[in-house]
Amino acid sequence: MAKQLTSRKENYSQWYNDLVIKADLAENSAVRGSMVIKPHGYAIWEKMQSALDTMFKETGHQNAYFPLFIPKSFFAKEASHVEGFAKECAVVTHYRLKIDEDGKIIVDEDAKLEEELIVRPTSETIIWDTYRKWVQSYRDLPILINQWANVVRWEMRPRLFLRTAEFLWQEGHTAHETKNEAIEEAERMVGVYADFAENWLGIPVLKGVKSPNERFAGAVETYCIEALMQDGKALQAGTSHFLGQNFAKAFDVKFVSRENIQEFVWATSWGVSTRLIGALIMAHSDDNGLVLPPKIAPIQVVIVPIFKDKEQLAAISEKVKEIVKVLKAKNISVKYDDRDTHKPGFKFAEWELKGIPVRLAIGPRDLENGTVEVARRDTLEKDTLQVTNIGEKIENLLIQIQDNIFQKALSYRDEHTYNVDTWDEFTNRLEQGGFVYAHWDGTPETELIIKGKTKATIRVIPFDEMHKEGKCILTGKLSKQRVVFAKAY
RNA sequence: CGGGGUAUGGCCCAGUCCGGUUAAGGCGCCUGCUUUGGGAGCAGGAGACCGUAAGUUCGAAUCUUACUACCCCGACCA
Repeated sequence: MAKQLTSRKENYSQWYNDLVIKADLAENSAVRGSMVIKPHGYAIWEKMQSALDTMFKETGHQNAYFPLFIPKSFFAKEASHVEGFAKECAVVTHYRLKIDEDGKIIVDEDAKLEEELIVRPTSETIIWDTYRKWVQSYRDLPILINQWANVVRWEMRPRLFLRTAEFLWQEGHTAHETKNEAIEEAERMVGVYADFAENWLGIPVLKGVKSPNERFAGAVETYCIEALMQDGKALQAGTSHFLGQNFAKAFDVKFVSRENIQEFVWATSWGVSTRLIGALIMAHSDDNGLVLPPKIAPIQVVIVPIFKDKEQLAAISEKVKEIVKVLKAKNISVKYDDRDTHKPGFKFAEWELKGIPVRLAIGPRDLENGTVEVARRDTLEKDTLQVTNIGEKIENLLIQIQDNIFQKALSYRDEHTYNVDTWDEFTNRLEQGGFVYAHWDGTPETELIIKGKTKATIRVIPFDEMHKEGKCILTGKLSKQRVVFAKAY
């Protein structure tokens, strides 16, 4: 029982840490805040990448790659952008080491860089410096580019996947002729994220805009998707920004319009990161380990043979071969775990911990009866099925599981979403966790006071909220609509 | 950056107060036999310059000093 997890009830964050380590998703490295993503964790990221990449291509985007290093001077060009990122930038000052008299390796002071380099915390500056050269006329627009990359933000309080010094993400950067076109793009991409979160990750999300306090450094408007975790805290799962002409002006990116007038281009940027793996874990998993939605699971079905000797294993393997063939023909990813170094019980526990959606077990009894034992990870239910039409049966089961995982998360969110109108109820609800819809007078000052008193922030000003007036929960001033408050990761 | 704590095989850790020569135990690992429908049992085995450096001492995992790394709380951040 060495691999058992801390229960969620006992200590939620310990449960999360245990799960990440024991499900073999990632581990800490020699450098604080930098993680090693292990094969099982990386395989999940690859599934995310592949689904998102397809969606980006379908919406007209192309991939490209921009450099890791950014000249320090670029950062000075957009004032609020610097301000937002300055405190978490890693800086390269030298380009060489040497061995000193004592035989120690030291930085070679003579190898100082003319201009220091910033390791990108995000790529707006280098990209806009490049776009200036690419854009002459309205005929060069729009530019619709995405890049898959790593970025570095020097975090004081790292947590595996949720907040690490270096993380993997994608960042889209687009340039447009008109303001409306750029706004449409930013809205389209937050829509893509919401679609991906709900239909692939099985995580219901609120879609909307950020309050000014929570806005991206350098953006005019930040759109986001916000998810609720099982401990009642919110997690920002993706953001899309309408950048206005801020970066175009900072980097002098102009084009000649249809009316032969020099104009600044309109911009967007949008991104999701490996943080989504953290969201996936905290949205669905249980005290037995990871629970993966079939559409994002690197392995959808694992088959465990139950045998006493080599002859039995050989007979079972024959049958399994047929089943594997049928499943693969239906594009279902299968793993046959025929290791003879571990007992079935051990394998059951291990694959549960790793979140594989469906487990098939086949033993001598099944061979005789033409059956197979089917266990589903989301409900932990077991059933014995006839092998006939196993392909269709599993295919349907995977669809059911995907749906059930989403519905479960949706019910959880609905049960932890509240409308409140009094300050007492407001603080009380926030204390217990969940999304709290309340009226807000629209000022950053009020939001900051609320944050100071409750540690909660406005997570999102939802698109689909009724624009019904009310009174601010704190100041009693006029409010145009309810906004969503929560404590957040 | 402020306060507190920890550092002993791959992992979890006992031993440190009160110094004494094979550094204990569990997990994991290796070999063999028996097992295999929910984390196997027994037997044997390998694996540690006790975070680094200096000092005290006949003798240091244990005492002293400095350094380094990591963890927790705060500040900062999303």
